[in-house]
Amino acid sequence: MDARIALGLKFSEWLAMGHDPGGCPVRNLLDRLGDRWSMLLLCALAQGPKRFSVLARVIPDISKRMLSQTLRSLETDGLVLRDVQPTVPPSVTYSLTPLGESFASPLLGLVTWAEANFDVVRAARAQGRSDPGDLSQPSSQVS
Amino acid sequence: MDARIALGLKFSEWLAMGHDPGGCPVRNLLDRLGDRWSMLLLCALAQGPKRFSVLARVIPDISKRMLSQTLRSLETDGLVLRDVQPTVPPSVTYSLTPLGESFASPLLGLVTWAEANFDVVRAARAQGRSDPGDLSQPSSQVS
DNA sequence: CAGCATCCGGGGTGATACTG
DNA sequence: CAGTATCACCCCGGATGCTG
Repeated sequence: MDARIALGLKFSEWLAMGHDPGGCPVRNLLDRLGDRWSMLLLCALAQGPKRFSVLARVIPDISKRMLSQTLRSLETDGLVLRDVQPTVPPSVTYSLTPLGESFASPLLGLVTWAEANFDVVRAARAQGRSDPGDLSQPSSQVS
Repeated sequence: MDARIALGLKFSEWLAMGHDPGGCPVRNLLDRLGDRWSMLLLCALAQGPKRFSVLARVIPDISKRMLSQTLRSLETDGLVLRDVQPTVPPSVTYSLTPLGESFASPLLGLVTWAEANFDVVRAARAQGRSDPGDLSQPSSQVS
């Protein structure tokens, strides 16, 4: 598979462009989506529109603060739509924008890979490795 | 082809599995690769094996500390291979393991999306916030 | 050259309490 | 219900200096 080649080529381009951190889409993207909750939220919203409380329920270990904050970040980036119903008990529904939906594809790729190779990674992490070449590492400390 | 549906389905599965944070491949993956440098390093190594100093050069804004640390983390997870040449001036070459190469595919998808939609995101970002530091609710309706 | 140890600051993150 | 404000902690990550 020469996705590796293509990736290497892209990296070459970035270098040629002066490697501007602010201008690098990937750096920029990762700064936003690379946090602890963004992608998870995107996955949750891939199921369909959800309300704040529902999101908080399906992702138990996120605080209201981070949920709100992350959602807001996603909204700012145009990935998520925030729909406020001005009812007496406020009802806010979040959903994926077309842009957000378009992100589902690469995200699915990432998720699929993660699931498929989780065991391998865990094995490598636990001890040495499973399939790579040779690993003559001393004691690896995992923070 | 609807990646959104597939993604939503996967999320459903996680929920059914009790949503174990430690057992969730994606959570786990992101904890590792979602940091500031991992994916960038993987991109750089996609070009081919590289030495420590070369990596430090192509990614100017990474400190030796983080470079070493991130590389080690990647190595621990079995994505990167560390090859030490016991020469007098130590020469250490890093390369992608088969596992690491297999990750190039989803990563390429991510990168491609980032490049393709960077402008859109930037536009949304620019329009979203009228003024910096606004703490009040935008109370935005459908634009 | 490669990489570790240490110090140190900033920010991401959680917990709690409050608002509308 | 759907947030926001505040406090405080922890850890990421940079800078520097030392080792082999």
